Amino acid sequence: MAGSVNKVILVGNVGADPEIRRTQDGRPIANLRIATSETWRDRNSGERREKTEWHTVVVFNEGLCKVVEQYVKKGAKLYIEGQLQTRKWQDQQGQDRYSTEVVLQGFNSTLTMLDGRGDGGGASSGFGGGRGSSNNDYGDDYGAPSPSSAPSRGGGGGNFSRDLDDDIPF
Amino acid sequence: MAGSVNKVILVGNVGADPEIRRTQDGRPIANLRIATSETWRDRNSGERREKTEWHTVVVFNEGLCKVVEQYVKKGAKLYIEGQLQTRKWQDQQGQDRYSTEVVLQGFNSTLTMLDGRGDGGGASSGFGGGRGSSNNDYGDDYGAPSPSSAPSRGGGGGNFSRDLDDDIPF
Amino acid sequence: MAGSVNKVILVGNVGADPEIRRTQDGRPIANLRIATSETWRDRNSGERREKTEWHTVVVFNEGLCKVVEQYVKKGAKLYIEGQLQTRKWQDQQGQDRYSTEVVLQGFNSTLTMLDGRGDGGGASSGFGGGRGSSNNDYGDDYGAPSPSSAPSRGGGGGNFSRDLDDDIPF
Amino acid sequence: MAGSVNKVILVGNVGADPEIRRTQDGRPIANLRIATSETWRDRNSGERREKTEWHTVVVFNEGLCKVVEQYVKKGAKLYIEGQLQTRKWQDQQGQDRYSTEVVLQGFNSTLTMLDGRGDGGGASSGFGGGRGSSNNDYGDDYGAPSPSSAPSRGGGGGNFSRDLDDDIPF
DNA sequence: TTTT
DNA sequence: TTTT
Repeated sequence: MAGSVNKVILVGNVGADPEIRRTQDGRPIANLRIATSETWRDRNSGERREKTEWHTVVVFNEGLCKVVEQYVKKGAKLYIEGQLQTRKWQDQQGQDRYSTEVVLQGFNSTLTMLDGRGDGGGASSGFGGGRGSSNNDYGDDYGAPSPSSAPSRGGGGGNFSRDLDDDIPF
Repeated sequence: MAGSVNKVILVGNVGADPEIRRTQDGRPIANLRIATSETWRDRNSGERREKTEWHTVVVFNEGLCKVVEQYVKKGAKLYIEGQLQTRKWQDQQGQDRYSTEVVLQGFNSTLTMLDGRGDGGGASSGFGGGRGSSNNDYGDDYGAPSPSSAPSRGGGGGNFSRDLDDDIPF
Repeated sequence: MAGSVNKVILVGNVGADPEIRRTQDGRPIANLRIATSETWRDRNSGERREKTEWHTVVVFNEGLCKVVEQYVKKGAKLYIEGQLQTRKWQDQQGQDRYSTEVVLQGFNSTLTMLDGRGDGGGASSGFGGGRGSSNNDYGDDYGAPSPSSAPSRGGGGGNFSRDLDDDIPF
Repeated sequence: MAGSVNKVILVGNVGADPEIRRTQDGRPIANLRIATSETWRDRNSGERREKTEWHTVVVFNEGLCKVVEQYVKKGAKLYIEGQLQTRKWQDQQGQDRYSTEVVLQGFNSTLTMLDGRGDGGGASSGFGGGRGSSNNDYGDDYGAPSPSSAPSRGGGGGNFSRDLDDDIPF
């Protein structure tokens, strides 16, 4: 379809240490549960109320998986940018079931750590100090950034020397 | 939880004419199915491939429901901004099931028509010509902000008393 | 124009304590400077580089101004959702100048504190514990949230009992 | 800075045919002017008002530049995702001036055509028929990911060949 | 079930 | 002028 957009932005806290699985061919897949919540004041009772929403986040992007593996722990606050994806599966009775997940895969996904937690052990040094990560963090160049008055910010994402495998699963 | 964000942005096409239900107390709820898709070229075969994702969108916002009711038809292209929400329900076997929907409710939701289609009957004239709608557009009047239980949300842009010259700057 | 969207999303740190001004008719306007930055590794030298971008944020939304006034301090990390706006003005030579700002005004703006800082003095207790604020945080009701299978999610925007004054001053 | 986000999302119409320049080393840079507008009803007079905002968009991303060059014409409706960037320059009097632009550069930028306009001449056939473009669409081949300085970024959606079972029934 |  |  021409011109469509499918984007999810979450800022929330990770409910448990992430699970990292691997595909047969060795690529990592990270699973996260992220909570967002809203609070409001009940008009009648005047009391404060809160509603928490849990999101399943699946990270196929290999670079972001590494970040998750190394830095993301239970309780970490994350900024996530991904896509909605509904997956069909069969339960034990053979009935069709559907699960909707926030998928981080490909160029337009981001995962950024918003607090210091989960960075324990100085591990984050690999990412330049405290920074959990961001998609734009794995390897670029800016050999000769725009020489003009134009903002260089460079190749933005530039030249990935690794193999991109941010492919869609099922 | 402090500081969370739950946001979904979709640009896609409506798969069928929307359904409008009403709660016991008369508030409308609109249901939409929206398709987004991605295309890419297969690395091996070189052939073009496409994957379509279907999203269930539920509109609780009363103003946006009116817009949906009047202007949104099968095939319309929409910009949607809402929140992810997973709802639990029981199937006929009494088993727990979950459905994840994009919910438009409250101040931070938007629905904007991106094409002229679905505006049949000149209905859109009520929206200032060609414009299907926008959240900040159904707002009727801010002299007497909603005293009822209905989300006023209004405000949107409010009442500009100053002089504006929005000419093309530099 | 039919169907347009103008949205800015920032997560960054406040560079200095906010300034709060007031219009003649007493409405508050808050000014913030927010820094975002990107880091990358230079392809040639292999060294880490960083680029910081400074954003001027102007808060017209009265509720959000209160939040800024009470909780936002230099160094605070914020999530901001607003709109781009370019303002024309004359310098001392009478020449036209333009300034582009991120404006928080009206229903579709958000400001959320992402860290505990700036919440000093237990001030944040008014916001339900640790939470700096969010737009959806000032007072709604949902007396009898949707009784059906439909997600109530309530809160969202609901019924503002206060007077909305999210208008554009300057 | 750890964990920052700088994102602009625009849906609007192109005010004039884009200008394409080239850097000394031959890389293209496209400049676009995009209009967004809001309409509202004046609280006092009850009359409809409209405010148009003009945005300067600079496309450094090479793939997106090609799309702009080939498909984007005056009047086209676009979805744009980029970053805010303020550039300093000197006017003829040697005074510092600043211009804020929406920059499309790097992995997290997107440009999608939302209408058929600008696709004249069947040019769009190269993009799979009618589709103006999308960031994840100009990338053609991922068997031989870009060896050059050009952002491969590609990947986006990439090549689905593997079998995955990501069953996360939650 | 949309759209191209 | 922030932050890491």
